[in-house]
Amino acid sequence: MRAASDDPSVPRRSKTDVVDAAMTVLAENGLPGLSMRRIADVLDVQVSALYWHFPNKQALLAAVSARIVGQGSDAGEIAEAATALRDRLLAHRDGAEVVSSSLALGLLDLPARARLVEGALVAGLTDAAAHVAADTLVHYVIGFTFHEQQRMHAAVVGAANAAVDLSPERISDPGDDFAAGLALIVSGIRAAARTGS
Amino acid sequence: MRAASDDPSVPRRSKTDVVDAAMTVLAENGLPGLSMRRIADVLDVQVSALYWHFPNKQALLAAVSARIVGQGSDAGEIAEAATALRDRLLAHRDGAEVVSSSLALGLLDLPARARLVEGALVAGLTDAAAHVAADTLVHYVIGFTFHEQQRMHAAVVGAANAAVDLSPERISDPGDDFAAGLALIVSGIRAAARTGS
DNA sequence: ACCTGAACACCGTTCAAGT
DNA sequence: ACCTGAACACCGTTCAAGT
Repeated sequence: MRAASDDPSVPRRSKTDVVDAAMTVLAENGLPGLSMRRIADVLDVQVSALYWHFPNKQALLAAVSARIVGQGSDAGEIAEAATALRDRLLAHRDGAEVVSSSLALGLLDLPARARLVEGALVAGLTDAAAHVAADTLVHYVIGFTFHEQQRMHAAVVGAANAAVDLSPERISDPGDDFAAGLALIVSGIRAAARTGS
Repeated sequence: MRAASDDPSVPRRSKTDVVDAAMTVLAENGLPGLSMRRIADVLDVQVSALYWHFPNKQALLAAVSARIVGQGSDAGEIAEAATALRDRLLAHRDGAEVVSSSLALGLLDLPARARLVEGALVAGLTDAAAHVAADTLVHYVIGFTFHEQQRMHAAVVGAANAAVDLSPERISDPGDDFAAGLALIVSGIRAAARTGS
């Protein structure tokens, strides 16, 4: 008679468990601290064990990225979809940077992109133009949020300089700035729809 | 009587020399291969010598980034300034990624940004809107080019998969796609100018 | 002023071997 | 199927010491 934890026929750790552990390490240490060894430590396992579940770190990061961006929700307006993506990135430490690299390496499917394409089509763009519009929005959302999250971290580390940077005259809500840039692109999309290209 | 190279009163290596060496390593090995040790090797120097010239790697990367983006050239149209920035990033291996991180860390002044703000003001935007427009364009240019450069590298490594990805029906010139996205944002800026906000 | 030499505390990845 | 233990070839950074 042996406990389930001793039974060799039962899986010990799944891919999901590994990603769970990675999310924990990411939340606590950020992307620079997200090492294979730290993930292994959380799982109480040797580093090499991780390589049974994932071929390399990039593949694991792609799974983490997929967790961050979630599944696609229902269709909606363009601005809504872009804002929803931004919120998911903001919800995880260094979320934008993690997603950015997985996306650039072609290792991540971004559900939000499909929603953006759909929204652009509804707005009246051609197929080709809708894809261009979606990519433009994706680059903007990720670029803006990446920049914002890096500055948040820098503000924590260099708290001394923060007082200088945050001179009251220059203060501006990043959320407002994000919305303003987004509005700029959306109005460009509407203009393109009118032109009929 | 001793040679100049033996004279301790003459500087041996300057910050410029270190950045030169870093540019060489970047060109040959890309950002992942841009290590302090490799830079030191090019200079025929110990790694620790680099820390007399720069306090850390990030500061060195900021100097490399400044070299990549160059000094600001004369004013011009918005689309020209954005395209000029993109060309500078494309001219160096992993240029967009290097610049992106320096910029996010607040370690780099982007001369192109001033030109973009100027162009937006000329187009008729308010001061605040011009800054938003410039940042939106910067995020787009860097995001697009980063994505493009990563895929170029991936295409070299995974040359086998490249044949699959490049199915003739889906082929599209990245330069054309860049211009199309840029036009979208520029037309959004023109629309904002008309609205008078 | 500019650099050496050595060390410290890490990395990602591989691989034979165990159960 | 899932993991251990040990090794390999690297990292960035620090610091006393040299010239």
